[in-house]
Amino acid sequence: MLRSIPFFSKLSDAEIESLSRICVEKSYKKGEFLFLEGEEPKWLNILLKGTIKIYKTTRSGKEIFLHTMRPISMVAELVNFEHIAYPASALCLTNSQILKIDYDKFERDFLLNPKICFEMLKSLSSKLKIMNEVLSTELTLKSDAKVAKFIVENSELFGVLKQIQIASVVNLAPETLSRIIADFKQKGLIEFNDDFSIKFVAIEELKGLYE
Amino acid sequence: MLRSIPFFSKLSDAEIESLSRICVEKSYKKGEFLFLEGEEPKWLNILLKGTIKIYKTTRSGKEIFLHTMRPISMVAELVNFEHIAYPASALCLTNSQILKIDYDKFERDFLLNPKICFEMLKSLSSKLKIMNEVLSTELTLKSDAKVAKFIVENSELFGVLKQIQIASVVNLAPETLSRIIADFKQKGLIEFNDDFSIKFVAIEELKGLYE
DNA sequence: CGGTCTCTTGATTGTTGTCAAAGGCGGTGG
DNA sequence: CCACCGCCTTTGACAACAATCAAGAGACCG
Repeated sequence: MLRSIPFFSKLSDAEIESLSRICVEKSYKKGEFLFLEGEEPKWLNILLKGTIKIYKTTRSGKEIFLHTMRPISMVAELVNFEHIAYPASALCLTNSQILKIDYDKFERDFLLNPKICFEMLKSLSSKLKIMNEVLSTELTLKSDAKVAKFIVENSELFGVLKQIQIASVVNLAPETLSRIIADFKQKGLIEFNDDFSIKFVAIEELKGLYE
Repeated sequence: MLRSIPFFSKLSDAEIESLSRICVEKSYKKGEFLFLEGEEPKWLNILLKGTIKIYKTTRSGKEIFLHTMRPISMVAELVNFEHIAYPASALCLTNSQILKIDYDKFERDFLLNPKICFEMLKSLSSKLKIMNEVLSTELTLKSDAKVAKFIVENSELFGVLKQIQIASVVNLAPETLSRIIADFKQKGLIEFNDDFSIKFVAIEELKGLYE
């Protein structure tokens, strides 16, 4: 069971046994929070099943979508490692299964293990890469560029997600998204089928808006 | 010499010797770039002396300040580890001394070394923490809140930095900063001495603007 | 056939950047 | 010592961008 988790696949039987003694598995229902912005972490969470949305909240109550997590991933291990409060909230978009590890004991017994340490390194590195991308798109792109980027990179999601959901992913008001899409349509940069799935995209022109 | 760098302090004589064969030291003058956004990395850079400013550039040419780096730190090791292009530019604010390590060889010979791996982990973790803070302030705070935060956390810099420099650090137009400071003064939240250093700050009120 | 949700469209507002002009301040050189 | 120059700051007017508010149209579901 634990052995099937990539982070731990290289551990010895004795280590797996030891690890199993400091962790529990827990189910979360769709709509439940794994943690809230500002909370102090106690467990190192590993997402085994389900989808989780990570987002921040502004003072005025607006959500800022950061990214979704899919199995199998450590969730916000930064806060454990740095002993800080969660900088964002984690909401289960589907029923989810979480492995919760007592972090203090994990740090003491496993973090210096080279295999574990390297896996943590990989995980943190990919998070930092994601943060960089979020930061780039949110700070350097205008709304139309953000939409262009989303279309180029996620065209298959049109017709699957509602516009209101896409708007939340690209952190725009639904009205703004609607206007930008109308504008792209009018300029012939994009065409839709009857079911709102995409029929044609002028990829290069759209890329030109953000690259 | 290499031994005095915290990342490598625990290495054996043989390892230090081996490391010394894959790295060179290089001086950079104030105003020179260590790397530019979009470049492909070849070296793992370690800042030994000097101060370096990391910033992004928007499509319209505006700079977005991310943070400054002080010795001794790895610089943008993420790009080496992830084999991606630099997501930001690095400008030397003073004359600087950089240790440049051939990353491919470093990865092969040293990255699996537990001590090195753990040091990388710590470094990446602190970067991720910084990114999170940048992301929070830039995405969730309004201009006045950003200025309030800066005043509370860096009051000693008033009178040292010019307003135009502070404006660049908090990513605001100098005019906007000037107006916000005038507003705070008018509301009695802050008072200055003749030399522009701070005489009084209503810390709690200012905190209330961003916490 | 309500009723609810989504999408669209127009009008308006809030926030911040940009442009322009004027004043201050310090340094330099005659 | 003073005139001048350049940079910084301040202030006002304005523009750009996107959120919000409001209203109506359309789609889907019970």
